[in-house]
Amino acid sequence: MNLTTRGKYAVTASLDLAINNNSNAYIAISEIAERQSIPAPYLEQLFRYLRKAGILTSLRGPGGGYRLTRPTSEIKIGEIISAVEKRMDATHCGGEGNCSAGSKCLAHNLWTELNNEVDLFLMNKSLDDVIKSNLNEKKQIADNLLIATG
Amino acid sequence: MNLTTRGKYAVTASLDLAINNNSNAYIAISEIAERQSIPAPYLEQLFRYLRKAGILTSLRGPGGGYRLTRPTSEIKIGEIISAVEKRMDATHCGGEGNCSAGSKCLAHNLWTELNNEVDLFLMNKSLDDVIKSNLNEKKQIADNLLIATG
DNA sequence: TCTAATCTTGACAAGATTAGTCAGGAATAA
DNA sequence: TTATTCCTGACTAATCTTGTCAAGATTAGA
Repeated sequence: MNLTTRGKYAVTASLDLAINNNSNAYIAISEIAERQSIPAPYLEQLFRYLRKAGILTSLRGPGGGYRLTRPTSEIKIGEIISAVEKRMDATHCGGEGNCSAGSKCLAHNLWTELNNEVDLFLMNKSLDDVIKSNLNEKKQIADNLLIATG
Repeated sequence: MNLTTRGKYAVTASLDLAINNNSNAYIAISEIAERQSIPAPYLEQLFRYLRKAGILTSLRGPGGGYRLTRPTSEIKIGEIISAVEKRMDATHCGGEGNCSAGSKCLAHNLWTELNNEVDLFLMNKSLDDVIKSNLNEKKQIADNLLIATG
């Protein structure tokens, strides 16, 4: 199983795109990179994969940049991660069950279960879900401040 | 987040110990290594950590080897993994929330949630659970064969 | 048409991590 | 006393991750 900066940067950048997507405008990589403290050339590399995966679409030239292809509620975190991350697989064998001398290792089913658990979580979570849950958190903090200050 | 061969070998070897633990005897590393196709000197290295974590106990000399310190139902998979794996943490900041220019990155809460999900799964799963679920699977396959052959 | 802005692509490099090896030492059962 | 087994630290090779870089293609706008 693997979740590296690749996946993390990709998700963060997608969230940035989702939040700053006013009137469907294109947003330049440099802008996102600066806002999210991600090395721009690295992010460029990652966006290739997101484009190939049909998550982003791009426009070159002045005023160009990137844009999400679908509504934020239809783009799942799991999609984004698997677009940039080699494999998000806890088994050693890619699920083939040949992990120990040609047959299943003792822990094979365990890793498969774990895979399912993680997949389910990431595939049921959309960009929109994450944004809304962040907003809710902020709102609660604000509410608490109001209560505290009377 | 990280789950490498270290964690996988450690869990597999622990399962091997659990299964082949007849009358509380000590089992030699070489035996486990061969049975589970794990390089013996590598497994030796991993067993150091499991011993330090209080999961295994050892005896040197002829007839020596390793043994689990507790009943298999009391040893959790999560324990084993965190004993040998650096960190099983999806956030970039060790949970401190300073992942983007000193404050929480847009995805921080998401990774924290994912962490909790995985922890819950691994900490609620004992060696015994895994063994029983493997046995159940075998039993079902056998049953199906019986039905198929009449 | 020209220019500047932006994506596009492929290749490369440094660093970190993982996986695995090795040699020598210490303890213990027989 | 000896063979067996754990114990420890150091080392190496391979792989992966994290970037960097340069040159090119496309496009909006002057």
